[in-house]
Amino acid sequence: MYKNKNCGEPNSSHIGSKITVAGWVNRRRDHGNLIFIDLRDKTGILQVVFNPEVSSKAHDTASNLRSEWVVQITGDIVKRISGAENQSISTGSIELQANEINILNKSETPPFEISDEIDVDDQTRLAYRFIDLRRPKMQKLFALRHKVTKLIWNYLSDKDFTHIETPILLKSTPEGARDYVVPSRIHAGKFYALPQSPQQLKQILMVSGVDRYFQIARCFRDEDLRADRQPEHTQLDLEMSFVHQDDVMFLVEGLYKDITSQILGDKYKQSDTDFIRLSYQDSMDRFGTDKPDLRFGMELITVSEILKNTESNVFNNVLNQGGVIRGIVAPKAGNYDRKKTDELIDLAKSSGASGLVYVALDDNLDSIKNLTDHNYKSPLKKFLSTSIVKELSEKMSAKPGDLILLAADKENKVNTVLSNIRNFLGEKLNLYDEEEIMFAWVYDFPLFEWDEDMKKWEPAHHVFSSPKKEHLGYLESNPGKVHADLFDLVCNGMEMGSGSIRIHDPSIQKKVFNIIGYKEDEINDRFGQLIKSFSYGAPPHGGMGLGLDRFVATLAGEKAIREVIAFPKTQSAQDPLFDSPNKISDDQLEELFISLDLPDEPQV
RNA sequence: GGUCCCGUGGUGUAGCGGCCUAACACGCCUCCCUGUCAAGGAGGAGAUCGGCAGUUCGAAUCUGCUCGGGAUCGCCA
Repeated sequence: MYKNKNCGEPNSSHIGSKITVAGWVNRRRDHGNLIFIDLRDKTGILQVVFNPEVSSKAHDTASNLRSEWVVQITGDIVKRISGAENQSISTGSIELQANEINILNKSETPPFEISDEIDVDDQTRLAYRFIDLRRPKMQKLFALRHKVTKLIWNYLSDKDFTHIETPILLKSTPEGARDYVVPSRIHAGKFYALPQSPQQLKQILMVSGVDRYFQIARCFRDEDLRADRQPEHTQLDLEMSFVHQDDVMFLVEGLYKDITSQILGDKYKQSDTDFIRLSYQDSMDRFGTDKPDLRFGMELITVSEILKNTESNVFNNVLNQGGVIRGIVAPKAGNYDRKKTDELIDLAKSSGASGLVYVALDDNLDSIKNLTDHNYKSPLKKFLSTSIVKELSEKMSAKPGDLILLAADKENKVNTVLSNIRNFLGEKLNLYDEEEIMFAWVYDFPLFEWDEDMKKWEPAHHVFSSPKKEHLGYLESNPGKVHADLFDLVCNGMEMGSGSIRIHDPSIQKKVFNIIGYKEDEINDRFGQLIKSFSYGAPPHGGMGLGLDRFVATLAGEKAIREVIAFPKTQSAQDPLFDSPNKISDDQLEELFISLDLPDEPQV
């Protein structure tokens, strides 16, 4: 070993001992005769002093050191002179008095400082990810990620789960997302596809009698990126045999509580209570989304009844066409100026609304009961009499000084718009503690959704979820009424994972495929292997897929999962460090029987 | 595919028609300095303002296109 101690370890109990450390020069403070080096490794920072009276040779070497050089230093741990202690580092009471220094490697001046404070452009960070990852913050994030996966392994192992790896080179089973594909050399013109998730494989493993499977699995989807989406993401994939919905939920709830409390300790307030459970319908009614942020209230209220007799075309047209008017109350936002209300309206429009109506309630009012014409503002004021506003306020529990926001449109649009506004305002108005973690279950999803454009039924989640027994009768007569044993884990307004009890009866599985409109040969091509396995004794089973990147990012208080992925891609799915994707040689193409047919290069 | 924000020395920002021969902080280089820890002091190097085209007497600054980054809608079983 080049070292017998890590930089962050020595403390006053080591005073007098001789140690050897190795690491990176974080900073040099050269006083001419006395040189201080902050030596950094993943455990922390150690101050090293070079005194010419101790070793003039080491001192000479030290005077040439630069940032990020890699050095090995031997010396004595000594107590710092009084008054020179540094509380901000773990080794602040002592320092290493260097006798000997050995330069292991020099370094170019790095493109940016290795520091937690600085805010560097993402592309530069990724192009120099090896330096970016040296930052203590990044080291902590990856230590956290490791800890989470270790807790997963421990917890699930204790519950008799077996970790099984499934192939990355598989087959295209187009179910929604675009596949990443890999050409086959041995089979001309054929392609593997990278799995969007190990869904079919884990179900087949249940047929194989594995009973309880999990995998920290890479999943690939060739879709556009977001802060919380990468082309390859990691999923905690698990599946259990002979279980009902509650069994899976109970297990995952235990796991997530365990991890969250071990990571966050007392900061995790939900550890002693059950996760909130909301039916899909309830969630849509109250929050307009199937992934509500439950750290704050501000629920959606339907007010169509109150507004059905106004003279306003905005409202009447919508109501006549079967739409609804729903609203939310932004507490203490009644003083919003034009700029701020415009911002809300823009947000509503970008969410697909034709507009957003606000009613601002005056602050200088003791009670809504005494509301007069002077006490509220609204662009639709001439249609909103005092009595209507009073009634609205009462129905919506709005108080003086609040801002009522109303959206009128088809129900699903109203829900989308208001839930986006709700999330926006929740953050803007500081309605919750940003560090809080609030898990919830949303369950009882419909199995199918009607796709208006394609005029056909689509699987609301995925095609393998089991219809509820009591709804089996609707399967052919009224697919929209069929609910499934399907459940999502949500946290702070994000979907953390999705699970279901699966269909294990090949005949029901085929019915479901038929409703979605898959043809027989298509079914055989995509799902033949699964259906075949089902005909050899499939146990009832169910499981979940849970986004690991999102979970770790949430625990760390990060919004972008790039922060918890060692080598992520940019929004255009490129890696600036490796410069991938990239061309391959003509020889490689030839071997794969591939000839390119590229769009014309734009004329320069 | 759409919308929005951003692109100025190595890094982060300022400048937003002529005061710009581009400013500031950090970093970098040289020298001085025995207790600093965002060390200090003195001096110095380094960007033609993402690219292209246009408007203008004059463009970092205005316009268009384009490239790149980010956010988001679509998309993501």
